[in-house]
Amino acid sequence: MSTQAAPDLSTRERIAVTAARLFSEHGFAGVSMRDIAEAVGVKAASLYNHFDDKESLYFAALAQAFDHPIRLVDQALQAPGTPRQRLTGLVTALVEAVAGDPVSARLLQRELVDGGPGRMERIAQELMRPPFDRIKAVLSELAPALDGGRVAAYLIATVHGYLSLLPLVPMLDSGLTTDPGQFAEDLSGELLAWLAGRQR
Amino acid sequence: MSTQAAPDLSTRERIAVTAARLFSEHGFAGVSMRDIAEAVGVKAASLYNHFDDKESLYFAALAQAFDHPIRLVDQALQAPGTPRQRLTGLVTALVEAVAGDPVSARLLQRELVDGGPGRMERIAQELMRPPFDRIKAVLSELAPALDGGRVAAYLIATVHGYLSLLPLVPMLDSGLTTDPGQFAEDLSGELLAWLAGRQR
DNA sequence: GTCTATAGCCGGATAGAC
DNA sequence: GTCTATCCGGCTATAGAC
Repeated sequence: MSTQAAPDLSTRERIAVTAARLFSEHGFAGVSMRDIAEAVGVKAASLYNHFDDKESLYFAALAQAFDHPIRLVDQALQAPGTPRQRLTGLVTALVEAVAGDPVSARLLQRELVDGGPGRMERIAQELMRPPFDRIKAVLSELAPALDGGRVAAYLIATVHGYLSLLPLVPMLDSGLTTDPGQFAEDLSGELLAWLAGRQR
Repeated sequence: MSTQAAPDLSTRERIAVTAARLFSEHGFAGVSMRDIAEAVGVKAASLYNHFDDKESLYFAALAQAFDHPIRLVDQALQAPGTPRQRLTGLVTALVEAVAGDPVSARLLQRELVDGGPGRMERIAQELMRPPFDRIKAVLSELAPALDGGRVAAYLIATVHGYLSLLPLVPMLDSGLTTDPGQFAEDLSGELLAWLAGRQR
């Protein structure tokens, strides 16, 4: 509970990073200002010198947490290669961005289920839309016969759904891998089969 | 907040139904015993005559909520028709079971993100596994060339992912429908394209 | 099996010294 | 900008009358 994310951050940043982790683990209602303060190593009252209230702190934590996975996907989108390589690279990056960053993944899961329309709108416009549009553009290029937005939506839905359901997978004898890297490979193959089936 | 689920249920059942709705809306930590009691129309202390503690009540609410969608899917699995019709019927039933029953859908979403391994195991074995195995069996029959478990897992992941992400869909210009019925049709078509791509 | 009353604890937020 | 001290309300759960 006392993991220092990095020693050279401002107190405000340390609070946001720590809060993101705690909120991802226990949800908004499950984390108290006292919990956050203790994990950061300050007193609860000091948090109010950096954030107006618990909700402001929560937003800052969200924005902080989503920054890294978005960068990861953007890098994959800019990588060169054959269309097949670029598609596989994108799928792999998406899977890794989610599977490799449980903090942001769980925050998104939680936000999807209990964020009000206002919070959802802000997250969509400020955080999700730019990377989504870039994914869309690249998929339109890689599969010109189909609608890039729909392909992107199916891809993201499948990745998100699989990783959300991951705790259930080993308990249900589905024959599906629990290894994200292997899943990325697997899904890339199925995606190509789908696109092939659509174009014949 | 005072919706009576049905007038002819035992007090215990009325508590479970009401609690399921509240937990689905606000999460375990976001619902107090007082909230549940008020919505049911009794005093908080009376809840303890029916359930040992808050967690026992929560489990009962889960089991109650999952009962209906599971029946719905089972009905679709038993329906006759051509393989294509049966596949479309299964996809439609799955989508409807989730989209048409927000209470159980949201409870599952919440449980996937903050249920510990113990709770997850119990849900998997007692509630999810029987219907999953039946879906698996039917898909093995409908697409004999592929592994039924894997097809089932991809199907469920996509349905679950799409419906989880539904709040984001209209905000992201994805070209994907927000109507669950149309999505079921759409997904059935894509599923057939996928299977076609895999078998050629 | 329901109620009133309450114990005992924890929640967010603030005041004011330093 | 951090601290100590505190307000005040909500939380789970129990005791005991009816």
